[in-house]
Amino acid sequence: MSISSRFSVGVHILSLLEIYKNETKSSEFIAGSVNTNPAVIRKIMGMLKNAGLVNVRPGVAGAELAKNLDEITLLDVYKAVNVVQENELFSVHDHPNPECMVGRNIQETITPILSIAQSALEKALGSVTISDVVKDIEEKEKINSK
Amino acid sequence: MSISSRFSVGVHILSLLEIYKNETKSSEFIAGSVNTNPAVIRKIMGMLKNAGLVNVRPGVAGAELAKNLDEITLLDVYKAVNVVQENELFSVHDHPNPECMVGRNIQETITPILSIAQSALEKALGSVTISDVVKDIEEKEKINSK
DNA sequence: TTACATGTAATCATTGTAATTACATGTAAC
DNA sequence: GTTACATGTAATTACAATGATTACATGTAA
Repeated sequence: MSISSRFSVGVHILSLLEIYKNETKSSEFIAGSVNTNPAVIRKIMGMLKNAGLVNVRPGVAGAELAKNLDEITLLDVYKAVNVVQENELFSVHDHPNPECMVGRNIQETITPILSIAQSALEKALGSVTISDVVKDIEEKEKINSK
Repeated sequence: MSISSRFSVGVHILSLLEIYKNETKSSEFIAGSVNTNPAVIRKIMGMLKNAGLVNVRPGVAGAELAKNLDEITLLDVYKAVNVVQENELFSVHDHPNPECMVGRNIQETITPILSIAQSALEKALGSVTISDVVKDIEEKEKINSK
């Protein structure tokens, strides 16, 4: 199992909107960079739009960030593209046997523990912004072009 | 997407081995508590055995914990049942366009960030032991039986 | 009205999960 | 050694999510 690449694609898109901010960025252009189908990009862009992270208009080529770079965290993207539901990163077996001491208590015991672990993950994502990502891309670009 | 319930089932099994330590615990008995098929239990038990967490013998009903309760963390179980591969909780789109500045740097930029997030999750799991889980089950049992 | 963009639904191949069945193998008691 | 019963494990199935693709309705500006 693995968290959908919609998330990493979402981060890619937002970074690209910033780095190519002076150019027209159609879904086809973005798809070329991500290396996927334009319809996939449009679907993800729709999610980012619903979350208030980007501005796109039907019929008009081009998209822009709807917020400042440093006001968008990876957690915002993660939530926007809907890769993991609230408190459902871990699936717990349902209908354990209520006639067994373990069966009738395991869910109630384990759920808060898993929830804490999921929060730790999300907190880590919340501490990184698209601004950080863009800066890192620019640094790597410098280093690699030498 | 969701992390396989093999993990929560694994925790269930280990807790059950402790709580019913004085009784014979066949895969069928355990399956009755978890509410699944005995073959599923045997498969997961095999993984727990490979990880050195339980002792089981072919042909002999019954299984036991192979370590002390407080020496088994949920992270051990999580790794044992193989629900998430090393550094692969997040999937990253592959083959982004190397002719694009974002495309040629995004993977190298994003991978360590995702790795840190995954580590935060795993660290949280590493701080809880089966002993903690068993104690919590016993407490909940007391409260609910009043 | 034309050219071209986004929005979105439907389809498809692929993959992972969990349940189930079946059977080979192992063990202990008799 | 044979019987009874357990674990080990492979094969099959139904189901759900992903990502790619196609198709087309809708929106916009020249």
